[in-house]
Amino acid sequence: MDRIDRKLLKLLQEDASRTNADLAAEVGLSPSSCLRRIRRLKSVGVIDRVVALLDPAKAGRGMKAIVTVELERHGEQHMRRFLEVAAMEPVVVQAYSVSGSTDAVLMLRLMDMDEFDTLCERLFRDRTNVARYYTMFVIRTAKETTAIPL
Amino acid sequence: MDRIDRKLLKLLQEDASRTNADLAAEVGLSPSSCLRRIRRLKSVGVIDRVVALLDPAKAGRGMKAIVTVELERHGEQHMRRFLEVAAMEPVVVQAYSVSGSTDAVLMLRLMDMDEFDTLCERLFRDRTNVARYYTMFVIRTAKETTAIPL
DNA sequence: ACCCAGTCTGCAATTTTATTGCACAAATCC
DNA sequence: GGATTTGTGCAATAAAATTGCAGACTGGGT
Repeated sequence: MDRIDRKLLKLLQEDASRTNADLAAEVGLSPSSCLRRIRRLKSVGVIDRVVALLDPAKAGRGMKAIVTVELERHGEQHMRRFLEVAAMEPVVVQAYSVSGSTDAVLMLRLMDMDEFDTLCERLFRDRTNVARYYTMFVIRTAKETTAIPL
Repeated sequence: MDRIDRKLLKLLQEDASRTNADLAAEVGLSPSSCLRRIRRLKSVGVIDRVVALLDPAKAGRGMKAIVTVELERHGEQHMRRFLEVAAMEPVVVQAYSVSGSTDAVLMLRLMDMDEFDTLCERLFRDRTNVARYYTMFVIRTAKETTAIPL
């Protein structure tokens, strides 16, 4: 993990569609060496995978919400069960158990309020072990990156 | 935007490193047609970009935190300024202004507590217009996807 | 300082993949 | 129902990734 590896990771986190020759030139390496480094980074798992990122609005999911959840009965078992159920929902794109007074945090990618309503119905209705939940709708996205700083 | 486009988007959101011929076979199209569809999806911006996703732990950023922020003085101008400053920080990977009693939410990718401490020092110290902030450290990640449901 | 083993590098040949032109089929619009 | 637009498959071409190999670099032991 030297300077060149970090530079490659930085470049690939921004744009993984560039050609190997292109990347090689930018980091000052031959295409073959560059390729071998990238392959190594993949094989050791530093690079987990490469994916296409969609424009949420153009994909019809412009609405985003952050929901904090407080459970009725606490404990590892109950927490696990809730997160399992939440993770099943396609509109739940992130699901965490967290420290502090709230137990879990969910990130939602929604089409409209209707979708939010039906989701709440499913996840937070009676007999669902949710004591209370608090929804914050995203007004403006100032930053949203998948890149991990190196 | 028909059934095939959606299937392609779904596949590319999971793994954008597959070959075109491979994708074409899976959606039942010839490689050339498949390629043209993907190119169209990129040109209209539905596909925003393709990126490499790193393993946070292996990249040395296993710690994640969610911070809700309440500003001292509210209003568009102050909110914009705060988000601008927050977005500059590399460890801030998501920054939103939100509805509800809190004004902003930040997602942090951290190496350790020290990094958290110095960030708070910079973002939340006196004269920074932050009335109070509440930090939730992520204990367990049940789901974390970049894929937008279609 | 020297040598050795292990690792990394660049070059060039090879294989794989993406890309394009073209003729034809399907859907769409009057 | 005919014309126009849009989408499709095939085959040729261009571009890119991948591999073998010989040499350069690196670090540890003496």
